[in-house]
This record gives sequence, structure tokens and C-alpha cells, in this order.
Amino acid sequence: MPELPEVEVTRRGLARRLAGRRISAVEVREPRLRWRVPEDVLALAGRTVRAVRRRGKYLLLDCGDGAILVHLGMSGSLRVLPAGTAPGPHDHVDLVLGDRVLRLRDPRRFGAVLWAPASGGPHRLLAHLGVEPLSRALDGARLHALTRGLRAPIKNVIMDARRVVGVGNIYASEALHRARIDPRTPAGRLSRERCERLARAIKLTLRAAIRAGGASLRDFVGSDGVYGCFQTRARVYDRAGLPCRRCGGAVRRIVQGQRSTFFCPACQR
DNA sequence: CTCGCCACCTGGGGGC
DNA sequence: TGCCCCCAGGTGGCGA
Repeated sequence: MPELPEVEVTRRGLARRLAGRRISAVEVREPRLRWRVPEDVLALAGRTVRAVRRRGKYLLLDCGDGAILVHLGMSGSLRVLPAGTAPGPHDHVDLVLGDRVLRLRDPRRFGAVLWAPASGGPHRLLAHLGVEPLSRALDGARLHALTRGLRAPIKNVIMDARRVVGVGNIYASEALHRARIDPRTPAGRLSRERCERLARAIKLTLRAAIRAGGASLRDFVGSDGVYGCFQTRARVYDRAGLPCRRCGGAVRRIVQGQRSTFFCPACQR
């Protein structure tokens, strides 16, 4: 269930619990994730996790001479548990750090655990990623510039990690509703002013979700591993036929790029 | 380069 | 209860 907000909440939890700790053992019970977990990862014992960073939806456990790169895919979660806790189904990878274990659970196995050496330049999966939506770099001007000439619907474009990272299927719909822009609009036709609005809406939506995620997922990487449903009240996501929270009109569901899109035809033009 | 589509997996829910 | 179909929060890679 990892959207950028959950990845960021996870990152903060990991940074607090793992930074400065030495990896004492690595256990891979199921190496067949999106890509096979490489032998490199099995040789990580002895390294120290110096910091935990995020790039888009990738987590990077910085070990100095390289980073453990983790992606949660669509169904992954990371938890920090007492060492020795018995693994359950779909608990594929453990990083033991003394008295605690970082455990990846991923039923659908769309996630990834890879080793990115510091030498040899940026990892191929990170090399072509777009702008971070919460950074200053994403503003109206940038969004305007990077959409010029594109005929694809704006929803597809803000979900394209080569242009903007971190905006998933839920928050693409949510941000477009906040910006009052029709998700089907060809990206290149958005005015500068509407790009300003959309850039602002993306930031507000993600920041609000991080706060809400921080509330509902406080123990996401804690010892009990309890995490609930999103407590954010979606404006349009998964609300087909229900009233738009702004105008009361019916929310509509369409399909774009084989993904569900939800929007209010009255508010979003 | 852009765009549309497919693939990778498993589990849960609804309809019959 | 059982079965079958559909759906799911990601994204790399392919061919046109």
C-alpha cells in the first residue's frame, strides 16, 4: 500500500530505528521479487546503515560504499521487529541489525531489494527519475515546461516517474480534483496558470497525506507492525457515484492507461 | 522522443 | 460453499 506518503513515513521510521546500526545477518527466504534479489545483498553483513533516504518511491539504505535499494511495489511493507520474531507468509527478506530485524513483506512480489554500489554512477533505476514533487524544483514553471508538446492526458503525465516521481494512482486523481483540472486534458494544453495550480495541489495533497499517514501509520515500521486503512478522506478516489465533496455532484470513474481515474465532471474542466 | 499496451504476482470481494 | 471473474496503491520494457 505504498504511495509516496507511506514510503516517506516508512523512511522516517527506518531512519530513527536503523541509522548507525550494523547489519549482522541477511536472510532471503524468497529471492524472486520483481527482480531476483542479487547475491550482493547476501554479502551485506558487516556494513553499517548510515542513513535512510528516499528517491521517488525508492528507499535507499545508505551504507557508505553503496546503498540497499528497496521498492515496495504495490503490496510491500517494511517493519522493524525484535530479532528472532518468526516470519509469516510473504515475509521474503530480513536484514538483522543486532537486536532487531528489518523485514520485508510483499504478497504480490512486485517489490525489489537491490544493491547499488556508490561507484559506477547512479543506479539504472534511479538514473532517469523526474522531479521530486515536494521539492522547490517542482513549481508551475517547471510543470509547464515539462508538459510542453505532450498530447497524453495530464493524469498519465503526472504519474510518469520519468517526469514527476511519487504521484501514484490515488493522489493523481486527488491532486487533479484539488486543482479543478479534468484528468483527460492533454498535458501540453495546460496554461501556465493551471500548471501553477496543479503544482501547488500536488504538494498540498502529498503533504496532507504524509500527515494523515503519519497519524494512521505511526507504527508502520514499529514493533507491532499494526497499520490501518488510510484515514484521509479521499475527495474523489474510489467514490464513483458518490457526491463530490465540493459541489455535491456525482463523482465519475473512467479508465486511463488501464488504471481507474475518479473525477468530478462539474468541478474539473 | 512519445504513446499505448503488456507483463510481473497474489489475494480479496462480488456475482452466480 | 465453491468457482470464476474482476480488481488492486507500481513501473520497466516493448513495439509502433
